[in-house]
Amino acid sequence: MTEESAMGAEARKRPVAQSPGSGLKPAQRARYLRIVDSAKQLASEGGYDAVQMRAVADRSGVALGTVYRYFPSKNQLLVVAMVTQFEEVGEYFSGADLPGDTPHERIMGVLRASVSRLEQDPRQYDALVRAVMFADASSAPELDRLGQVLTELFAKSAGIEIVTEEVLNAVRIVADVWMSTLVAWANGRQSAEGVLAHMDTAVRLVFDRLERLQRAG
Amino acid sequence: MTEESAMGAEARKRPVAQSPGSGLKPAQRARYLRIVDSAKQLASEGGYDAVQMRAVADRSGVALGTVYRYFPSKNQLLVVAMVTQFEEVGEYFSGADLPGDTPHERIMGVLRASVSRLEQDPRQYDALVRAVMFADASSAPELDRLGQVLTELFAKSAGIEIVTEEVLNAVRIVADVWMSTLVAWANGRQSAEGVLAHMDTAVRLVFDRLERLQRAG
DNA sequence: GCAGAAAATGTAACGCGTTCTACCTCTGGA
DNA sequence: TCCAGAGGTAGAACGCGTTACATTTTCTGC
Repeated sequence: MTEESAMGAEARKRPVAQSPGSGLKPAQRARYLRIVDSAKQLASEGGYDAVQMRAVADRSGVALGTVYRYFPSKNQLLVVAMVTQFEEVGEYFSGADLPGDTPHERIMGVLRASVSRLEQDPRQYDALVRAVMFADASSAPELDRLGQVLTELFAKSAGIEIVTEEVLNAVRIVADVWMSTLVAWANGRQSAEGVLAHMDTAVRLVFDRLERLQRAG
Repeated sequence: MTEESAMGAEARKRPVAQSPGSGLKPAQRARYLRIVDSAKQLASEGGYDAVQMRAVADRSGVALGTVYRYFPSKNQLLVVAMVTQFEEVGEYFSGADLPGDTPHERIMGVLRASVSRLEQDPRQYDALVRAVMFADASSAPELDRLGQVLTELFAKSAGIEIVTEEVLNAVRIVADVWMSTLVAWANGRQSAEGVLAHMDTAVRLVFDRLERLQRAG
């Protein structure tokens, strides 16, 4: 909806979500980050169920009430964790020019990298993906932020400068397929290779059309 | 992976899931259906949180332990409920020839009908969608069944007789976008019109390509 | 019919997310 | 320097998903 500068190390816009843990004093920001980090660690170790709020509090060296001061629920905490993970991926790929001659190839490069991340820590991503998909309306800002991070990532990987409405729609479709496929991967109905094969089809579909449109227009 | 006949009114294959509550004696089948129905009712009334296992048991006139004999968890119960809802939609559209001259138009007809169903009972579908997306590996059979119902629905609506691998892939992409979009709708990030607009883009994308392929091949 | 198995019942108990309460400890402004 | 209030702490308590169990009811094969 509202346009984005599509990068900007410092976010300072009010209308929509920004990188989490921003307007906090140092000590608070440290606590905030420790809590998110503990959640990720516990997720890595034992998946969604192992992320127990008491355990998060313990590991963060913080009282249970404090966890709830920063995050209104376990699920929102995990959604924030997911956002930070994808932000990391986004930053990782933000500078470099990606190899590959077509948008399709470049996006698939990013996806291959992402899938290998998933495979290194299946429990964690199982927990995060399920939390994101389970999230209710109260997580809407974080979910919007996640969508924004994803679409930016794909749009940038594609190497498309002018992000028209057409491009945005296309990229959103790729992101949707990506999330659905992650769910299938998380609950074991789809292998890592299956994920990549499926995404390959989807990306080809979407960007074939874009190329045609751009050649025509 | 394993191919599907992609229709067949009666499912009788062992490898994957079949319509739920099949191999039960009448009294048991009745209980089973009453439980699923109670869950749907409670979901309609108060969403995911209102589907409380004790309440389901009460309303079904059954002991709590009995609910757990039939369904290993609240979430699986809701997944089954979701499957039955989409089976209903599938049956509704199974006989009739759909209006519309192109696959795109016919599928959009089905989607418009589905969205209006959602709008009539947002709480219920919020609960069901979230349950499906939250499901873990133990619900894999039911989720496969759901995927099968969805792809059959879309393939049939499209009016494509020979379901090639190509067609299957395409339809799966539509189904993926559909599920992701339902999630966005469920947590209030996307309006009903937004859902339809987005699906319109996706369906056009996928079936434009199929038409070209079929004209070419 | 009937013995034994399977299914259903009612109820208690446990675990974890979430809330609440009472108390302590910083921090920043007069 | 002091104090008021936000922020932090410890721990109890509550609700609901889930499990366990003793008992009763309903099937099934003989």
